Amino acid sequence: MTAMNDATRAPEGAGPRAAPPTLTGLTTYLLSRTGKAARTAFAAELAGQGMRLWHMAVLAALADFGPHAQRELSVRLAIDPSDVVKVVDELAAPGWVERARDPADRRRVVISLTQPGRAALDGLTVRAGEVQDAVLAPLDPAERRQLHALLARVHAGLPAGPGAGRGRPSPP
Amino acid sequence: MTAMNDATRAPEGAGPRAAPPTLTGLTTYLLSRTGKAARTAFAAELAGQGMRLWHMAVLAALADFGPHAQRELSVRLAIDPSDVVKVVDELAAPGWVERARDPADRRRVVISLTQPGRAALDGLTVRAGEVQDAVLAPLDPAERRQLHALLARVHAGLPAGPGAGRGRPSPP
DNA sequence: AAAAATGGTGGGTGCACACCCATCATGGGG
DNA sequence: CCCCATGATGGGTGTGCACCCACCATTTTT
Repeated sequence: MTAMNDATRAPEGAGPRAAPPTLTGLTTYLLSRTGKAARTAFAAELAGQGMRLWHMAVLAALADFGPHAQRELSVRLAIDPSDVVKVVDELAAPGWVERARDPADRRRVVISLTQPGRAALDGLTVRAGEVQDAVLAPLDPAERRQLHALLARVHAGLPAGPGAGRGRPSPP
Repeated sequence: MTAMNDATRAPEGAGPRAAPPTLTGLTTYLLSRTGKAARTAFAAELAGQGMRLWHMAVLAALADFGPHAQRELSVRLAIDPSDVVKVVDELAAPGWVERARDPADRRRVVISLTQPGRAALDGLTVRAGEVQDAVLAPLDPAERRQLHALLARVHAGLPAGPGAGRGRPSPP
């Protein structure tokens, strides 16, 4: 990887727009780039409706698994409990989810999806499909399925949610 | 996608840790998640050495295509010119790149990779490989090649670099 | 020679994300 | 009945990223 520069050098007056092979040779780089593109494109879609990615995640969790206490949402989505509150706040404002104190344990607040919320989620899913179509444009349906299957395996192998993430640079 | 919740509902007392199928059914979601995982894992690696992702990108561009004027780096990597300055600043500090005014056009500052810089890049590439191994652990070599090929096609089809990204809400 | 264009630099902004802590209500055990 | 654990909430913090603008040096154009 250290001996390709002299030959590969681009004509300097032209349009040097290609990404460095050292990077594009890394699957993680491609993953990161395409992932970011997908994420960003869809986030823009959501932003048009005043939402962010977590909003859809919460709606999806409620739709797929039924009502959750906020704590459960926090665990399932690997999101900070305190952030769940804010997201739920914003979902409750347009009436997409409902808060109800659990009568059995009045500390718990059970969140459930409303009809409008389900409709909103369906709309978002459609939008997501459109974005996906745009991103995966170079692939035919079979290849898309293949990609999906591979990614699903990789995704299943990931340690924790996003929590495993941030750099925590200096552990003194 | 609206009729799977009643049956799929998880036992509420158990450990509700699975991600919502509505999300995992979206390739873009998997892409975003796995991409973020890869990105984050590697960023943590880099952070351990006081670097961020752009630093490696610049090193890679220099290694693959030879010296660049900062403007050229900016175009190639689709990064803001003003940010190139800062990244190059930080790469020049440890002596990994060198600034030299172009004698033909004394406005231009030509950045070139030094020997230590190349060594540093090689080290980073190894680290990246390790991270990649961890992320792609569930896949065998053939599958990894397949994934790489698919992602390369998707990546090639992306509009611009990261610039196409952020919410640019109002383009008046 | 003055004016416009180009390249580089520094400073500062806004946003999304992840994270942490103090506070309050409730539930349950000593 | 008091104390502690749990759940929810609000407020605030730090970081990385992308972006923008104002300024200076130099080149190119007029």
